[in-house]
This record gives sequence, C-alpha cells and structure tokens, in this order.
Amino acid sequence: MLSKKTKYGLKALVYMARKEDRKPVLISEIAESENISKKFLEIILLQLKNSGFLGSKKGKGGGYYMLKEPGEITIAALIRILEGPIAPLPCVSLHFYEKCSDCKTEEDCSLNKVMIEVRDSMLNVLEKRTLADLSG
Amino acid sequence: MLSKKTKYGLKALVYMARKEDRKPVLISEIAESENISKKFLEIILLQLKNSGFLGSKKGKGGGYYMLKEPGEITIAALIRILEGPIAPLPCVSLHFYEKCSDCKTEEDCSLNKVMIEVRDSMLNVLEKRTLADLSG
DNA sequence: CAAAAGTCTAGTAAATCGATAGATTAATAG
DNA sequence: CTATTAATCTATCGATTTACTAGACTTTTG
Repeated sequence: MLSKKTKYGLKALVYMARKEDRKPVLISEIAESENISKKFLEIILLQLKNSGFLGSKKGKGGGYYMLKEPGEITIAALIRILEGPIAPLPCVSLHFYEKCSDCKTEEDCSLNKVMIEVRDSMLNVLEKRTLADLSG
Repeated sequence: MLSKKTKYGLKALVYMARKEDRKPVLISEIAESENISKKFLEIILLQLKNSGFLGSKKGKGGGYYMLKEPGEITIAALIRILEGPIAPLPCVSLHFYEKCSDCKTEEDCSLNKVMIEVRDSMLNVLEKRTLADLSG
C-alpha cells in the first residue's frame, strides 16, 4: 500500500503536468484542487524539489514548476523518492538492498526467488509508466 | 515492503511445509530454526490458525500443523491475512476496496488505471505461486 | 517598504511495528 | 491424580511512522 504522501505527491505532479504552460504553480492551488492538506503538501513538494524533480520560485508570482518533461519521469523514480523501496523485501531491492538478518544466505532464503519475481513484475509497470501516462 | 510479521509467517509455513510428516511442530522449534522471536511467532501462528490455515494441539506432543496441502495455499492469500491489502491503493483493491476520500470519482482519479496495472502484475505472481513453490 | 509565497523548525496525536512478560488452559505421560 | 508440556490469552511497551498543524523566517516582486 502506498502512503498518502506518495499518493498526494503523484497527484500533485499530475496536476502540474496537465498545465500547458510551465509557469510556477501555487501550493495552495494544487492543495485545493486535489483535496490535499496544504501544509502536508508543502513537505511533499519540498522533498520533490530537493530530489531534483521540481524547481521553486519565492515571492509574488512564485510557486513550483517542473524541471523535466512528464515523459521523462517514471512512476518508479517518484515512488522511490516519496515511499522508499519498491521491492517487497530488502534483500531483493535494487536501489535499497539490505541483507536480511534472519537468513544465512540469499540462496537459502525460501522467499527470495518469488519476491524477485514480484519485484520484476511491479517494475515492469512502474519503470515503463511516466507522468505523461498519468496526465494524458 | 512486507512487514516482518508477514515475512516470518511465510518462512514459518515454508518450514512446516518442508517436513515430510504432518505431525504438530513446536513454535520454539520453528523460532529457533528460522531466527524468529518465539513470542512474536506465537502471535503470527495464532493468527494463521484463526484464519483457517493451521490447526493446533496443546500439551505434550502438541504444536501447530498444516490443515491444507502446501500447493493449495497461495502466497496472495497469506499476504492478505498477515499484511492486508496487496493493491497499492485502497480504490484498486479487490479484497479490501475503499473509496478514496480525495477523489471525486474513480474515473477521474489520475492514478487509478496505472495502479490497477500494478495490482494485476503483482497478483499474476502471487495468486499463481503457492507454499509448494517456496518449499520445493 | 509591503505583500505574496516558498522555507524552515518544531511539535503532536494516533496508529503501527516488533517484541516481551506472565498468567492460564488444555493435553499427555506416568 | 499429578506433573509436565505447550499452546493461549492478556497486557504492556518503546520506537517509529504517518498525517498533519503552527508559526516564524526569507525571498521576490511591485
């Protein structure tokens, strides 16, 4: 299950991607349109800015704007920023790998193989789909 | 990411499935072999019993035993019991459906379609794979 | 300078996670 | 019948995460 943070982040980006121009968008405008707590959305957009997906401009006429084309941003990349690992277990994660403390070896782990299958089937969708698919 | 509860539950069941006979297995035996806190495993096995996957016997010679054949138990069913919804969003869950409060309608939700794709790709693995696949 | 709008710091209520302690109940062996 | 074994139940707990809020601060524009 994705957290609300991730869900809100994705919806906010879709909202921005749907705009024709790339002028700064107000946090409050997105929050209102998408039914998201403004303060919570602040945190989320800031995180997306610090990760290089968004730029921001302060002061009058300011707001957040996209730094890349929607077609260049995969859902997988966004989920990794907002949610963390996509893989069902740390020991099968490509970007957040960690050894399981309770397993002697990876081959010995009874879950490893199937969880890799699960991971790959998810990535097959999430790495293929971009913001452009969501906003189209 | 699956919780440790789910992971431990799956590993415990694999351990039981791998035994030739279907005699009761001690919690402590599983806990020791799989490096799981015994007290935590108690809770997990009890839940699997209450969900109809395991039977138990008290007293000497007691323990937990499987009620079904490993090949009849899908990983999806176990995850639903131990973890909850498999779907990435409540609004695309088959077994735990809930309307999203922030969306007007489902068609209008920008995430709905892709998340259904994700769900189906996961289920494609999880509904196909059984305990027999893990223990084989 | 004043207003607008993002940024930062701090905090918080509630839920969840992973785990532990100890009393109780049921079954079996002798 | 009694002692032992092992599951069951009750309860609690610290740490972390989640979702969210308040308010001060900074930057930009007009």
